[in-house]
Amino acid sequence: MKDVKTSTIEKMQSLLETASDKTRLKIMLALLDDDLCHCHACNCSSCQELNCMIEKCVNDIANEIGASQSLVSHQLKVLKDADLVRTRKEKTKVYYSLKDKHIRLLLGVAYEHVMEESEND
Amino acid sequence: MKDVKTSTIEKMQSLLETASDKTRLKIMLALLDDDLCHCHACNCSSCQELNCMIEKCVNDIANEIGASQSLVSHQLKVLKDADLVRTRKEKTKVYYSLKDKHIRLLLGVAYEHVMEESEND
DNA sequence: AAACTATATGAACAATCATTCATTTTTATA
DNA sequence: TATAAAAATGAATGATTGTTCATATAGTTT
Repeated sequence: MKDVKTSTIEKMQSLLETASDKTRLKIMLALLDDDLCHCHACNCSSCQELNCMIEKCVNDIANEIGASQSLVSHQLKVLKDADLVRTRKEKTKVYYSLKDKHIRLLLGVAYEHVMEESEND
Repeated sequence: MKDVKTSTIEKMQSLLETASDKTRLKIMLALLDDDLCHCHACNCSSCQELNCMIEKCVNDIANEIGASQSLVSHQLKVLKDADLVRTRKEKTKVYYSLKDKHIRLLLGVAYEHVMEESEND
């Protein structure tokens, strides 16, 4: 722990906290929208490039995860403020996508942990 | 999202939520206690084996992160219930360590994201 | 301009949860 | 058995936050 600055811990906490909400997690999974197994902790180039650039607008996300437009918009703002997603405007719609590979990796690692929960290390 | 079961999402959420608390994050970093850069998302065997089995008792963790014994004990229980740490009893002391490689990877990915926050994907 | 679509925002409420303080349990030792 | 050390527990509280409802803003089309 000695080499990790306080500000770094706070940023790590912010990242994990932002990712840990049920609605926000569903939103991010909707923006991944591919086999999560391809998002595991692997450095090979094909894995790095997979599932990268899927983007969806607010209403589509809301419909897909079965949540209200207001709730999704609120939580997308939280995700945006915490830098987990990026946006692209086109006419009246705003398209959201995951920010970068670390976010995909985070989801992939969490997914793998859950999937292999029964076995030990 | 279509292939991810509800129960899986709930478990992923539980994992992330448990990891996202400030005190619990400090505890886990204290149980990692090595260069976090070695914990990144790499599958090579040396990385897999690094930083694995450090264990510390409750009081030592409390002193290291500057928190009360009661608080650390409470939060260790949360970590234990969520299966993020394991325990080993020896005399009057209880030694805690991180559960498995996924937990280390999770911390590593979060750390890398924070470190490379300024650059884009 | 008016009507419509998509998104964002603000207030309010309910519920959750991290922390503290005091106490208890368990194990070891004098 | 009494004392000390280490960890766990329970109650209480203060603060945070996810969600809903209603409304506002911005851009588009007729």
